[in-house]
Amino acid sequence: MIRSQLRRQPLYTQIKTLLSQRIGEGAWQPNEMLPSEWELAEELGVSQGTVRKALTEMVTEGMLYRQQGKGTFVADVMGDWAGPGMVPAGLFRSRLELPAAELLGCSRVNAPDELAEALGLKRGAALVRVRQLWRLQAEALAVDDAYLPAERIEGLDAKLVRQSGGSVYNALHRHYAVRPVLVQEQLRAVPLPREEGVLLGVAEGVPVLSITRLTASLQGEPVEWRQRYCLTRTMAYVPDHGRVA
Amino acid sequence: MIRSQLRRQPLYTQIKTLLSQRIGEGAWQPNEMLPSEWELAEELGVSQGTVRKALTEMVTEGMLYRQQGKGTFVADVMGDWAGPGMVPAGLFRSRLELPAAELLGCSRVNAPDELAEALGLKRGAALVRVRQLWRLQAEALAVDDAYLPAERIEGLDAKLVRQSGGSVYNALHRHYAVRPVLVQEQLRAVPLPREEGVLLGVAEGVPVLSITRLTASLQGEPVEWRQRYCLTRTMAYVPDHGRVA
DNA sequence: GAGTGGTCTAGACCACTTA
DNA sequence: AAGTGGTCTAGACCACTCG
Repeated sequence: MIRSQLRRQPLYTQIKTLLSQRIGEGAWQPNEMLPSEWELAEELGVSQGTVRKALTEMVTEGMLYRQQGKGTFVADVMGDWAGPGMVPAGLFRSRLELPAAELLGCSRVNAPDELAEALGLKRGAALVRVRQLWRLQAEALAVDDAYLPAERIEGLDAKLVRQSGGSVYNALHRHYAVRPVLVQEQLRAVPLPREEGVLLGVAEGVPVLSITRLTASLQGEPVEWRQRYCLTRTMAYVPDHGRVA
Repeated sequence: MIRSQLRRQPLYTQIKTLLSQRIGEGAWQPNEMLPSEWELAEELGVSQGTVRKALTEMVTEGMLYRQQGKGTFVADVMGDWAGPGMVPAGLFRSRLELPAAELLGCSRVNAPDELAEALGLKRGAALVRVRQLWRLQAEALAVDDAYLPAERIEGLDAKLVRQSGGSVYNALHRHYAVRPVLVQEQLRAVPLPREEGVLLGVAEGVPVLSITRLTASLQGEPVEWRQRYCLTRTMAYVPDHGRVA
């Protein structure tokens, strides 16, 4: 398959695609070691340098990681928080902290128009809603609502998410062979809605960070729309700015 | 200089450092073409492949850009907006829009403690404050206050910023040989302060996105602390999430 | 056609990990 | 010592741009 006569794509791109597919199919689990660069080169009939270029790009994309002297490994699925984390407001050189998730529950809802549109579904399609509460050192920090097309993830419920360590993305990977990738995140400042105020133990209407996220499969098919309300009274959200010093 | 006997750094890393320095010194202006990979290889006494690896990394870091068949060029200095842009709230596949800056004025202030700390200055050090208003299709969207150490940028004033197209970063580059790089951006949701409310023509207290940014020189020396208040009633802020689909 | 970046190969040697 | 990733070289050929 590699080495097609009329190749439009460079070899290393084809290799990336092939390996991504295999990983998506579960050929190697997260943190499992890939064959060595030389083995892959031989199997695919290309030089080691070409395999290396493909792997290097997949490493920078976060799909793989390398350990010198040991091997190349499949990276963990993206965490549900999906960002680098939070930092004490105003302190630029301090350590990033990742909040911990608590599963509040799962329910079935019908897709509002805006959501159906974003997920590429029919109006009113059935969705599963997963609600999570995020805490930073016991203090409530944020609430998430993740919406997933029910058709695509038949059987996803609270029990299944709990089995996956409370992570929706982990459940998607382990039970539905979907490795979610981030399509886009949108940030706004909005007044905290009543319902989320109750969950966070904070007065309705205070300014909160609204983070809306669309997630897709490796094949580009939308798999999740997520809405987060994040308190930023003492901690600030740090976006993952490509390269930072 | 390259090819030091006791080299701790790989050659391509040394080449990156060397070229960054030269660019910082203004050896090539933005959008000016570098010598070809072969010329650089000969000058530095390394192979073309090694030069290529150095250039490739500098391209992914945004310092250079390439055009096939033409050459490798120095990238423009980062724009004052510094992010990818804004997008209509809820629409994930729409075009990113960049607001335009309007210079409101320059003034001298003494550094509050928090700011002196972040910039690595003494308490109460003299700062230049540059205030900008951002518009998207004539509508006011955000206000910025950029604070720079007065000592390091003697003579920076409104006239000089205007000469640089209203861009602080452009002025830093053209008049003080500083190519600013982003250290970190912190996001919060806060009530719009009175003063900024007047500038934006919006009621005090509405939730706005607070974006605080620290910028440094290529050598890692802090050069700017910036505070932005951004309205997100209809448009959402899109962070530059490393790799996105 | 000359010059540039883009891909690919084959081979060498180094640095690190593990047994 | 064997196996892995990490660096570097020399050379080939392709794809694109421009005069």
